[in-house]
Amino acid sequence: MVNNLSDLVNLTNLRFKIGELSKMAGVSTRQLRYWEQKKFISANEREADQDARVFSFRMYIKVLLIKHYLDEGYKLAAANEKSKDVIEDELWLHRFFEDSFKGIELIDGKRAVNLGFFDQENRQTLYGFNEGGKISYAVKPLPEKEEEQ
DNA sequence: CTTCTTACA
DNA sequence: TGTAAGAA
Repeated sequence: MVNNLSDLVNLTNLRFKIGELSKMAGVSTRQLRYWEQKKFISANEREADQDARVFSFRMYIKVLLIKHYLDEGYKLAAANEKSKDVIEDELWLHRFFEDSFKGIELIDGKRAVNLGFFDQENRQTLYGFNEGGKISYAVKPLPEKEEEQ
């Protein structure tokens, strides 16, 4: 259970050895090694001990995706391409939100989500806020900069 | 017990 | 891909 930020941070740093990953994803260790050989997945590092492969959480996701498409009937190579498409799209979505979300501000005592510039020309910013359970939008001019020019 | 590589079915 | 073998 994730209760605080440090837990979330640790989540992103989770590392799995091949046996764990195999059980988690329902894929044989033989498959994982083969997929790695095919460059479909990659061990992020090798544990000093027995030169054991160490996989990241991202790789776990990748394996799940390939497994998913494999179960759907795709051949391994095709399943890999499919998973790449999904990840690519997911990255785009992530970048989109990261670029769009400018934080939350308090406006007139209400929390407003800063959605970035609405009108670059007139220096207006778009906000989204709660209006009786519905999403309402409003624009607000950017504060004048005193030192400008 | 786990992982690794190599080799064979 | 599964499984076996020998090593670490």
